[in-house]
Amino acid sequence: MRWTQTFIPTMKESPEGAEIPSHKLMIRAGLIQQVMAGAYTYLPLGLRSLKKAERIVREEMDKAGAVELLMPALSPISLWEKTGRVSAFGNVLINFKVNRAGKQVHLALGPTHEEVITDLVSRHISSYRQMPITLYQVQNKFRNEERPRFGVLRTSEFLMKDAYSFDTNVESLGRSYDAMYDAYCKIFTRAGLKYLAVEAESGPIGGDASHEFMVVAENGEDVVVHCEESGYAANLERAETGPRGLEPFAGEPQGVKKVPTPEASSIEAVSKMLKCKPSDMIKTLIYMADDKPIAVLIRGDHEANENKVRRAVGASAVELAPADVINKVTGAPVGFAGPIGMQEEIPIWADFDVRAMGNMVTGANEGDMHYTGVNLGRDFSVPDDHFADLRNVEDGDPAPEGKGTLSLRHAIEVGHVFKLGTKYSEALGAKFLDDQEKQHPIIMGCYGIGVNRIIASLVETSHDDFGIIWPMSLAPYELLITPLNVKSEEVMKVANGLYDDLRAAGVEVLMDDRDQRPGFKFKDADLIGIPLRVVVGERGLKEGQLEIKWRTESDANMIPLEGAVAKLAGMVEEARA
RNA sequence: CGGGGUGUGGCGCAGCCUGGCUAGCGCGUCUGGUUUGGGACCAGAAGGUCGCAGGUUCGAAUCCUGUCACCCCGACCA
Repeated sequence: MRWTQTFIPTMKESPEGAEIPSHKLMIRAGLIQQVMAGAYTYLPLGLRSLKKAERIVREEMDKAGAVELLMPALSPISLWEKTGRVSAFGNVLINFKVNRAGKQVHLALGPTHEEVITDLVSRHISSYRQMPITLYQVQNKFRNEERPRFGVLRTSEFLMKDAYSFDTNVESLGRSYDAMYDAYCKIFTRAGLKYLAVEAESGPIGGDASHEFMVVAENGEDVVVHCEESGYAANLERAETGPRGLEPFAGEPQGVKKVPTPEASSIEAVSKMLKCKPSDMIKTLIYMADDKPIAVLIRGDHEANENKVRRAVGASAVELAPADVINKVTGAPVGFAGPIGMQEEIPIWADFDVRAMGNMVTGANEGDMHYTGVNLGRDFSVPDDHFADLRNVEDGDPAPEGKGTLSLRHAIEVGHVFKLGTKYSEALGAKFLDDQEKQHPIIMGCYGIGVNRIIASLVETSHDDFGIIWPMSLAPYELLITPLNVKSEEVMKVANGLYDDLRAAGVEVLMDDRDQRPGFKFKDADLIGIPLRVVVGERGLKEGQLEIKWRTESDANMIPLEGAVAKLAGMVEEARA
């Protein structure tokens, strides 16, 4: 493609709204243009990269045995009512009514496609002989995000590859899942992304049933927990700590004192008022565990993890208790709960760290009052088997498997694989007969990749002060020819020849044939980040030479014009990997 | 949904507090010329309902009210 014949609106400055590198660079390099919050046009250059990401995804899905189809974005709201996801999605589900032949039809724009595909499968698959099968599509999804942000990283319309597996038993699901997991690893590797496959919350199937594929990036919205030494990686919801090696409290125990703390209902306010450290305080959280109240004690500077609480308690659902329940159970308004002298006897659970605390500050179960000098065992007790890992991992915690320490990092979620089980097949009647003529719900898995995020996270993690640094696999063009002086007949003769011959050799070539000064073109070349740059200049031509430079390197090299096409095509070929 | 911020030619901004000449600057665009190895220079030109609506005033980009949009932090996120 010749630059003058396509549409690459590069910019020297980034627009006011853009803050993070990927957003700024994608706009400046002329990849995208915002239409509204959370909706972007892909300009020719951006579209080429997006298509390349799509192609990698398709190739690996096909290799893994998945079969492509295409479902519509539109679907009847009734399908979403059957699975209860109208309310589960709430405001996120974009839905509306249209008039058809005098009747109102209620439609939804698909935020994902479990309903539509399960409905499809329920109509055509009824025998164990038809499985396993994995179906996938690459299609636009719609989610009314409460707050779209970070350019193309979080949008209300986005391109997703979603795959769904259908199996007759859990072992077979495991194989389908592993095939997708492996395909994902290949996809992200080919895309040049440095990713982590992290354990995620597993849901109904339990066990090792969900992984998120995360690209570590400062501006990522998610937090992953990673241990370099052991390779352990999990998301914050899921991550566990190893044995914490806590020493029991060795200080001199003080007496319990009740002190007034007017209006101070937060850890921060109380610690300021009483001049104590948050790590000497106890957070007493009242949860509803399957509708029964329990108290959970967490060190003041830590954060409770509801999933861990749920697992420790053995409940199927856990949520923070509403204010009226807290009043009733503790006898105090929210913010003054403590383990000593609650109104009602309820089970008390505590995080491991509480064991090592002494002379603690806790709520006094009375408005505007706290206790100081509280000690475990003497003033309140927690049964041994009620101590557990109940909090979020903190940076520097010991890793599980007894080796190394955990660090927290921000990351961008680019993919998710998940063992669904029978939730949708049961709700939508997708059943099959086994070889014993017994009917069962089909066992499903779902596998998503945010295609736009492949591009955005690549740019986010692969750039320098001058612009984007594309890997060959995602670059909008593989090679850029920069004729320095388009008015020179000799230069253009060579440049045009190279252009034609390289294209004939199967290289994706962009030629900057604009009548601009060299410096101007070099800046744009760095900005759009084409991997290999070939400069055709009068100076080099005098020696029969061309200048070539990789975007990743700072120095250029001269190669003879003679045989340059074969050499360049070979270099590109090799870098495609 | 809570908190904060911003809307002024295509892009980046100044002017607003303290109302008053023809709304200004840089980049970009167009014309002519000189240039040509890291975002050139000179001369000239085009391009604006100052987000929108209402109000105050002799007079509003500027003050007031409402509204819309966008951005950031937080909450939410199958």
